[in-house]
Amino acid sequence: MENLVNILRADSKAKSISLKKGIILQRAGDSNASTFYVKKGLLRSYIIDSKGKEHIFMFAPENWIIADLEALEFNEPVQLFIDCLEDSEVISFNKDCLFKADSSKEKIFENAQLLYRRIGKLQRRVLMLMGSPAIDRYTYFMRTYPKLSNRVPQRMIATYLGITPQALSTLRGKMARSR
Amino acid sequence: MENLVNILRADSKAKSISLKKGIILQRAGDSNASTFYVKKGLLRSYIIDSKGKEHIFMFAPENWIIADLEALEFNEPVQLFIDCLEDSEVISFNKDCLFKADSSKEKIFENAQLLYRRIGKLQRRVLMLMGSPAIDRYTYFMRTYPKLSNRVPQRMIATYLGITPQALSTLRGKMARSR
DNA sequence: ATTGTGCATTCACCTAGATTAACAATTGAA
DNA sequence: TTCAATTGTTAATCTAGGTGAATGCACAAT
Repeated sequence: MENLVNILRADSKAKSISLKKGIILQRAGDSNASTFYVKKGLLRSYIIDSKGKEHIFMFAPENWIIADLEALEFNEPVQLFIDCLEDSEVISFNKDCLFKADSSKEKIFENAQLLYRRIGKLQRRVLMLMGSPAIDRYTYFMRTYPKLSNRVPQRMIATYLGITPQALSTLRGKMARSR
Repeated sequence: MENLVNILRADSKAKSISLKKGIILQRAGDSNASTFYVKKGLLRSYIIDSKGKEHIFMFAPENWIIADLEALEFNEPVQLFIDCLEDSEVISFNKDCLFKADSSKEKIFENAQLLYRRIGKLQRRVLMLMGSPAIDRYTYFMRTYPKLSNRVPQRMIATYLGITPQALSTLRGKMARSR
């Protein structure tokens, strides 16, 4: 992953920024969708649906890339909000810099690997949302992202899982009682 | 997309196969996960959950690539079934051939583009599953894949959307009546 | 200390969609 | 042509999770 940082540093268009917790980097409807690489801290992306409810699409801790890929790729209006859950340091850059003409083949391959991994994770996400009850999604999340669960309030874990904070609370209650 | 076909043809490991409707190319639990490029016909990938219910992850008509990316990428056991919904002609290949050392930069970039697009589509899928009621997911599906809806039985559209065939049927009934 | 604000928990409802089952309509193989 | 199997429809329940509201807690700001 180090080499990605180097790529980003070498990119003249990439600029590092320090951000306070709570700062909103991108709002639904913005015309200029950006991509962010998180050096330190924690970002998240989310939508607000037609009923005003928040749904977290992903968390981005250190070394993750976060963006509204759909908006970038299909030139659609931005629909994802992106904000800071902790004081963070991020690099804002153009998505194409992962595959710059002057980067070596090895680096390109490594970056392609990153895309594959993300697709793999998204695949799992879709399958979980379709096929598993809330409790399974929760235990999977806790197993897969144990560090995240300490840094993120429960209500956000809930909206990441696709349920309400109340539902997660009662779920946790049941789990605790039955053990 | 033509160039992808050429890449596949040039790859010595890639082999073209003709398949009858109903053939199952890959089952959950198989050790050797493959990637398939669809030249003609229609494939799908799906899971069978703990209660024996089918959930379709994606359809792959002409020119699409279909695979259990999670299994390939993280060396996990295959969890996706892949089968033929129509008589098909497919090329089975190794995923790495999208980024072969001897392919030109332009081709690599184009292939990277394919990955971005897929991530964009998956993003939308997740957001729909989390944030939209079944009826919105259905109308979005019909708008986005109008040709597919003629080639695929309704019960499969339902399990792609994450609802039961009955639910989709009543949904369609309501929509027809209210118009 | 005191007020406020955000977070988690609990409870009493309500609703979208699942489940089960019965019944066409369509397809397809013998 | 006929019989069986696969699809789609409708309707009667059931349930996981949503909604809304009340309570208690932690902590930050004054």
